[in-house]
Amino acid sequence: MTKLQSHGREPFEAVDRAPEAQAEGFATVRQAHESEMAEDYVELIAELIETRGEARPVEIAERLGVKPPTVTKNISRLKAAGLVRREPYRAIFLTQAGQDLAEICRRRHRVVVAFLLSLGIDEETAERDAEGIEHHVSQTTLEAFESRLNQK
Amino acid sequence: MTKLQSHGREPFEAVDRAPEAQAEGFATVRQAHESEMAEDYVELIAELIETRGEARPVEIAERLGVKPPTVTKNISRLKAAGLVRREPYRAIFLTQAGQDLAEICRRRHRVVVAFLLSLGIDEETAERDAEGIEHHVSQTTLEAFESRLNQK
DNA sequence: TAGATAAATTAGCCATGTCTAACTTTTTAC
DNA sequence: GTAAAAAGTTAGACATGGCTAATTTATCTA
Repeated sequence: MTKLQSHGREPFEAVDRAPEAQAEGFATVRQAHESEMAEDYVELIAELIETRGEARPVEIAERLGVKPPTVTKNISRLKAAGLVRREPYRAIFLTQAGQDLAEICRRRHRVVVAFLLSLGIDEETAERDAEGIEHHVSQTTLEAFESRLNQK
Repeated sequence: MTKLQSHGREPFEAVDRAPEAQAEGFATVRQAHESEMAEDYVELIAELIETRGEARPVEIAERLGVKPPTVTKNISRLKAAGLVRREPYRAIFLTQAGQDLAEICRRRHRVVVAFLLSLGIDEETAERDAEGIEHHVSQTTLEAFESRLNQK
């Protein structure tokens, strides 16, 4: 395994932060979690519209690995949030706000994946990790990823 | 495959994956979310024991940016999960399992922070982003981070 | 076009993790 | 040693995002 194990000395220093700064960090993570659902959905909806011509709940459910009723419920949340437009039993469309959000998410996703690939990580792992990581990457970090990619 | 932005060209390719692989990725993210609470708590408890001699709910609440009742509830969940040992109104201790988990999490956290710092990201951002990212970094990716750090 | 199949929705359940308000226990300070 | 303050808990509410079972709507096909 790695030298991250329990023997040996610590390779990296622990940073100690002010309690408020730490609390703010955790708050940021909690906020990120709240937007994850929306981001994953609009990203996927945009992808489906592009590759399939339309986005249907059954397909969304399959891609996200959830059951159709979960999709129905979440889509109505997205509708309430003004991100999608849709009539019952019909395909799902993105509003302008939804398209804008999807755009941002897809770009961010690709940058994260490309960055991980540039570290020599295999495609499957890069995709899986990116799925989780992308929601927690600040603009600053995203730019750092990009500039490393560009300078290569 | 897809060109995404209205202006300019796309710097990175979109990877298209099998629906099942994609679903598995999202499932992995959901699972990670389920362990996040536990990881954040044991990590923080270990830190407090080390720097303060003991871990008290009031301090945990302050660091996490949540209210004391939330801590009480979550601590009893951790107790049920066998990660902490504790009597009501007393300080909190980690079981061996809790210590082991804390160890893994703290090391992972430090590697992620160090990695972000190595990209030129400022400390505050590195810490904040790491808080979210660390829970979604696979062993493979963690090793890639480390090897980049070591080769520098 | 009618019946069968597939897709979508509704209703109702559950766990997680947050909160406030009220209460209990412990600690501190006089 | 007791009263006040601080810490911790309990009770009960709420939003999120999963689920199953049952129903309704749409689509396909014979």
